[in-house]
Amino acid sequence: MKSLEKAQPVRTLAKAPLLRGLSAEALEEVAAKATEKKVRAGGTLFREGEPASALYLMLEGRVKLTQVAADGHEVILRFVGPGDAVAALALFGDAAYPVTAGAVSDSVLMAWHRDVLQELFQHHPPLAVNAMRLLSERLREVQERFRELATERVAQRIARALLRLVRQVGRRVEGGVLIDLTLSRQDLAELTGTTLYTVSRVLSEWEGQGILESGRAKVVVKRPHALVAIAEDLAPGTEGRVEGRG
Amino acid sequence: MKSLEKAQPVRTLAKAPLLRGLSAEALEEVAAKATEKKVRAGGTLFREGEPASALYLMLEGRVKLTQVAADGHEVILRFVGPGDAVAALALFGDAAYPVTAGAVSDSVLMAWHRDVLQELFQHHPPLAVNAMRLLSERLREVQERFRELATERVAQRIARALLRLVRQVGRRVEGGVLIDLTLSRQDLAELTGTTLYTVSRVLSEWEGQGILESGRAKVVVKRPHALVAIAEDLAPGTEGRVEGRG
DNA sequence: CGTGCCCTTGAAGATCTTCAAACGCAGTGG
DNA sequence: CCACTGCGTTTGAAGATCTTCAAGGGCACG
Repeated sequence: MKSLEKAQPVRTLAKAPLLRGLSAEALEEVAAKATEKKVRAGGTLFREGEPASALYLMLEGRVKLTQVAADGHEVILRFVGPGDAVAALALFGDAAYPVTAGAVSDSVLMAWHRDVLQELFQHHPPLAVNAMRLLSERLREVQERFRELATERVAQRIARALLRLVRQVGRRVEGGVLIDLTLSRQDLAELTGTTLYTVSRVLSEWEGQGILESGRAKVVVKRPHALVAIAEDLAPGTEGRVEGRG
Repeated sequence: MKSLEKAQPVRTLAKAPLLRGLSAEALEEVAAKATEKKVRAGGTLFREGEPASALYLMLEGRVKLTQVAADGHEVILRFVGPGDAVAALALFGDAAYPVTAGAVSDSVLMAWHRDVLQELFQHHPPLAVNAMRLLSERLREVQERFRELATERVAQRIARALLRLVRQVGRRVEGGVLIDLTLSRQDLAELTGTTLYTVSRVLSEWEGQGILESGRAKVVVKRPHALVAIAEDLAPGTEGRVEGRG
């Protein structure tokens, strides 16, 4: 059924950013020390606040990293797919997971427990460097989104979120690029810090302008360039917006 | 004059989180390979977009990390003080600084250039672990603030920002805790994703309620507990707010 | 004593949320 | 085969929240 969810598995471990640059033997050792973990769609890998016991590397499927506010409001920090690492902070004994990781589709992951992990990091310095690079990339991305949330309005943020998803999980289909995961209005709202109602209105308008097509938890971007224009707050190609900010 | 700006210098390098756990000799080697850098208040350490050439460790002073949006809107990501490291991503050749680092007060820093840095990381594994821990702490904090920005309203966010600053640079004074840096309404607005006008109104109200005292670029928190109540969206101690959200 | 910077406050209005109601497709069961 | 039901979506209307603009006040420093 849900062919949307079929993300390509990682064929060669060596391609995962976390493991890049490791020698063949090192790769083998690292792989040997991992355990495999499977999570069904809807299941949870770990929850915010739990002690961080393992680092994961995704092989198949899709996982969503979220935080929940005291009042129940949920925020999506990131989607993670094959090749991506999750929970780099598992290295540090005292830490708790800062997010909840829930499987959006049936997922398969490699897992390294903390003790194993520390040993591996000792023996394979490139691993540490890779992990640091991943961490700093994440940091950069979150900082960027923080700035966006602080300075931009909803339509811009939604445009940016869609563009990111296109880059991350876009799949060419006739007439545009399909965002290749189940993505409800609510999901988009939680990605951009708004409500599902506002997302719905904005998408409706864009659909009217021929920028995209959207259905039940599905989005196909037909004119990415138009989204870029909106994200960058340029004069829109068609017309659409009323006026700049005074 | 500006006694506000006098943050205590780091006496012992070993206390800096970045260098913790290094042996005495290692410390000495690491210190020997650093160069000293001074920046006057108002000066710039590095700018967003420049190639990241060095990692810094602050000894004295205070530095502000900011991002600027295309339309000129500025966002403050973090204040950095003695003992804190800046620009951990300098390790990676290709990277550009994701933020601008401006000195808020006269500052003194140790600097390690990229090549030296990579060598040091090779020879002193604890350094890499420390750096990773720092990165993951930053990540956690930014994610937290992201969630706040996405789910909370302005007053809550300002309360949280003040509480963080109290923890970070609070100094007991008679009648409360002084936030020990030059902090204008504009600064607070850039920390919380709002405008200086809104900050002014909120602070005025809190001042009226006896929660804090504020003057020209200065804030003294008199009743931190009240701020906590506001940050957590509890019923305020005095009265103040109209009603919860729907 | 002036000048600059920061702060305050009012008023108007834009933007976004909230609530309510209804639509429509997908999968289910009769 | 059709109706039913659930869930995601749409849309209107009302209103809260926050921004924007404008004007003025006041403290610090030269």
